[in-house]
Amino acid sequence: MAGTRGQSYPTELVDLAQVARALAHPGRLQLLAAIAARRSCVCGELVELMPLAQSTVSQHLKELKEAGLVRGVIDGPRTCYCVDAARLAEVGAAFAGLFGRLACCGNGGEDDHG
Amino acid sequence: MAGTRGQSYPTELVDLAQVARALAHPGRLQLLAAIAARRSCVCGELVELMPLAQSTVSQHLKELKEAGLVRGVIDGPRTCYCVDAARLAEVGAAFAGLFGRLACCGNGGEDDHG
DNA sequence: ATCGTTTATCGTCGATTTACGATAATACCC
DNA sequence: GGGTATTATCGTAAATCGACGATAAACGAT
Repeated sequence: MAGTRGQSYPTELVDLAQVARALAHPGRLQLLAAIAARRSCVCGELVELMPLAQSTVSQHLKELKEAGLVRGVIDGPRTCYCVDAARLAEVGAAFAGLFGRLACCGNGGEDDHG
Repeated sequence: MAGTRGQSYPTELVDLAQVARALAHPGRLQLLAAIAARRSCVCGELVELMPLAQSTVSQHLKELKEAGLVRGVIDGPRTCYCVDAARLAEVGAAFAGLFGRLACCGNGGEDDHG
């Protein structure tokens, strides 16, 4: 995954890329939005409103969890998912910082591409 | 890619996910940062500072270009890449909006759950 | 027209992702 | 313990990604 030439990437970029990868699927974005919209966030409900099989939804939830964006709390026989607000703010700040740095160096007024 | 159950995703989410996918690789992030850092951004220079083959860098640049994040301007025998500031601001706003919406609904102070 | 330089595309290969159904694990009820 | 409901994991197949070398395409110089 890191190329066969040796040489790795800065940790910051690797971390950011990993979060971006977790967001790089409309299903996961919708899942994330749905979890945020409702305070209660039982897996079954999420399965209902997604066009995916239960196992697939569970897989996506696992990825979101591994990225630290959501937390799964076991509640009886079911699992309640909620967004990790602190983490989300952190990630949001990281993205804002990235875009800020990128935009500040770029051209300012051009918007015409032939 | 859209599941075999029919039912697609909102355009906004698909678009955002696509951009996230373009950012979901440390090499592309580094490429993007390098292009933003210098006003001149000849492909050869980028190849020099990346631990990747020229063809691979070209491929990544193509993906960034297809995501609308950079533009390639042909300058004689070489190609000069620059960030698309307007697009970048737009995408940054979209991400900020996403994180804002996600965080506002989430829990406020909890951060310990075992 | 030919050569050298620079970049994009092609073809390929291994690894990863995405999706599914099937099955296992966990918790509740009787 | 047996039965039901809910969620996670396993196994698998198709598709995509990431990387490379090789080659084509565009341009400038001679």
